[in-house]
Amino acid sequence: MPKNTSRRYWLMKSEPSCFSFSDLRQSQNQLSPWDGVRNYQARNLLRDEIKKNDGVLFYHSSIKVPAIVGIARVVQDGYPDYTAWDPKSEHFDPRSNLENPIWYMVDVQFVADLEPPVTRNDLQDHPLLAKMGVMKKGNRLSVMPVEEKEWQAILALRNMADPLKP
DNA sequence: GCCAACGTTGGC
DNA sequence: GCCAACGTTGGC
Repeated sequence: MPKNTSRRYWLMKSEPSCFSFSDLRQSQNQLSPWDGVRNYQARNLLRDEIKKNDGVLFYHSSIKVPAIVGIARVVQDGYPDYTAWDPKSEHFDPRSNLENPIWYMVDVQFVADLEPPVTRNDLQDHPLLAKMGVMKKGNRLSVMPVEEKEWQAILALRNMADPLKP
């Protein structure tokens, strides 16, 4: 079986009170910009590294049982985060403009629920997944790379075939 | 609510 | 360019 060498995998972190995986599922076309990231390291990934068709693990943070709750797909390469230009937006940044957008975002689309969600405890109990970036203490990146073997291990935990494979 | 860890800011 | 102060994140 040919191996896909171009697709990469990411974990995106969100507080469900702000934007949840079910919000994404209920969006028009189950698709939404992933906006409001205001961290330079994450910005660099969104602008330069994260590409259409990449796989996304959607993680809920700052809740009683933090967990990876579903799979999504990147459907649009990085482009300027225009919420930075809206004075009414929570993520308004007056330094950003068309010529120098500073902040970037990608569009993501719902693919599948992880049922049940893969909790932090599940990850901690798994020899491979316990080493994921999201498990590192003090980690505060809202988007971070995921290894293909980690992606596959997550799917295997829920007996899922890779939903991004044709 | 606590607190450790981190990123950002700003004085120098 | 250093670094202390500060604000935020996020697990617990």
